[in-house]
Amino acid sequence: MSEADLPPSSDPASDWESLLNTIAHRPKRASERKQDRSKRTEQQILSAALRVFARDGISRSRIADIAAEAGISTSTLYEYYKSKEDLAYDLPRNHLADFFEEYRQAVAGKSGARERLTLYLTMTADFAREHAEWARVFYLEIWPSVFVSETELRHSVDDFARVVLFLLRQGARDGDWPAGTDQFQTAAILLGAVNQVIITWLLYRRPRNLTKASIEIVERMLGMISSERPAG
Amino acid sequence: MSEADLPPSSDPASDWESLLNTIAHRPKRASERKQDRSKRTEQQILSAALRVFARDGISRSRIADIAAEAGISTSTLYEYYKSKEDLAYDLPRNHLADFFEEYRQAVAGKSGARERLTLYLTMTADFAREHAEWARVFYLEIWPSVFVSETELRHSVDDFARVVLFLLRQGARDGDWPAGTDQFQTAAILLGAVNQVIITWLLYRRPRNLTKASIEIVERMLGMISSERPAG
DNA sequence: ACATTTTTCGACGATTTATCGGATTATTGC
DNA sequence: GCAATAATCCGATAAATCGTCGAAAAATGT
Repeated sequence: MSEADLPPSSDPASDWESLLNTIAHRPKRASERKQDRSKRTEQQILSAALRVFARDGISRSRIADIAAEAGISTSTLYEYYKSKEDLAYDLPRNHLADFFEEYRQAVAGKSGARERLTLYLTMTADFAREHAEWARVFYLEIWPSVFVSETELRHSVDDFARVVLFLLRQGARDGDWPAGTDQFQTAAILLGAVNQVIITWLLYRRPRNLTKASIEIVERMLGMISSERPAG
Repeated sequence: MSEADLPPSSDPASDWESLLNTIAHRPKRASERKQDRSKRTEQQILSAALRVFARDGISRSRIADIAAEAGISTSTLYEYYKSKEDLAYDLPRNHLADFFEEYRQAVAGKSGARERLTLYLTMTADFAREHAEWARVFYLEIWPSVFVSETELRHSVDDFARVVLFLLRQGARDGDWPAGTDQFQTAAILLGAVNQVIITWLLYRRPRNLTKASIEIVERMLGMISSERPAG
C-alpha cells in the first residue's frame, strides 16, 4: 500500500483540508505497549533522550546516560528502541505532529494563500523558539542528516515542504504572485531562509528576537515575490 | 594573539583584498610533521576518511575502516588525530581553503558587488557539485552540527557569511540595492536559499542540474533585492 | 489465589575506541 | 659511510560503550 493515496480532487479547499489532515496524523509508531506503565516509561525515555541529546549532542550521548536520566536500566531502554540511532530518529516525530496540529488549528479561519503561508513560516520559527531543546536536536542534528531518507521521519520532513508548495500553487492560482516562476525555487528560498534564521538563532542566539525576526524576513520575502514581474 | 587583527582601513578595495587573503589562508593545522612520509600518510588518512564518512556517515564509520582504507594501522591513525571527532572536524578545512582560493582567483577581474556576489554564491554550489563526497560530509553532517562552534573549523564557516556581508555592504554603498535594509537578513536569505538547494541536491539529486539551478536562483534573488524599494 | 502475559533488570558477551612501549624507518652530525 | 638521534609505525592490550539473554518482578485475567 503506497502512501499519499488521496483521491484526486478538483476542489482546492478539500485538498487543503486533507493535506493538513495527512500531515497532522502520520502514524506515530507501532509500539503497541499493553500496560500504562510502559506508556509512562516510553515518555520518560523520550523526554530524557531529548534533554541528553540537546545537552551533549547525539554522537556524544551515551545510552546509559539516557537510561539513567529516565530512571530505568540500560537493558530496559533496549526493550523500547533497538539502538541509539533508532531512538534519535523517532524522537522528533511526536513534536512534528504537534506542530502540524497547532498549525492546523491556527490556520483554520484563514483562506488566503499569503496569509496561510506567512502563518506557517512564522509559526515554524516560533515553534523552534518554544521548543529549543527539540529544535537543537532536530535542526542541528537530525534534519540534514544523510539518514533521514532511510527513516519514517522522512515523511514528516517532506510534509514540511509539501505545505509550502501547496500554498505557493494556491497563491499563483489566486493571483497573489506571478504564476510563471518555478515554485520549487521559490520554496527553496522561503524554507532555506527560515531555516537559516532558526539555525543561527540556535547556535548563536542571533537574532535576539527570533519571533520578530522571522516575521520580518517572511514579510519581506513574500513582498518581494508578490511584486516580481512574471517570468518572460 | 587574537585573530583578525587587520589594521582598520578606509580603503574598500584593500579591505576586500585583505578579507580574501585572510579567508584563503587560515592556518590549516598545527601538524608540524617533519618527514615527507608523514605528509603522505596524512593525506591518505584525510582522503580515506572522506570516502568512508561520505559512504557510511560519520556516526556509522569506524576508525578501523578508515585506517584500513588508508593502508595504515589503527594506532597510527591515532598518532595523527586524537579521536574520530577530531578527524571529522578537521577534514573540511583543507577543502574550504581550496574553495576560497579558487574564488579569489576567479573574482580577480571583477569589481562590482553584484558580480562578485553572484560569482561567490554560484561557485559555492558548483564546488559542492564538483566535490560531492566532501559536500555530503560538510553540508549534511558537519556544518549544522552543534559542535562546529567549539572547533577551529568555526572560523572558516564564519568566513563564508563574512564574504556575503562584505559584498552586501559594498553593493549598498555603490547603489546596487537599497542601503536601508538589514544586511544580516539579506545574507540569511541568500545563504539559506543556496544551502537549501545544495542540500536538496545532495539528498535527492534535485534539481538535476545544480549549476544551472543555482545560477537561476541567485540571479532571481539578486534581482528581487535590487528592485526592492528602500525601507521606509 | 493462581496461571499467564508483560515488563524490568543484572550479568555478560561483542564491538569499537583509545593507549602504550617497543620495533622499524628516516634524518642528522660527523 | 656510519653511528646517534629523531620520527614514524604497529601489535598487544586496556577502556569505554553497545547490545543480548534469561530469569525475576509486576501486572493482568479468571
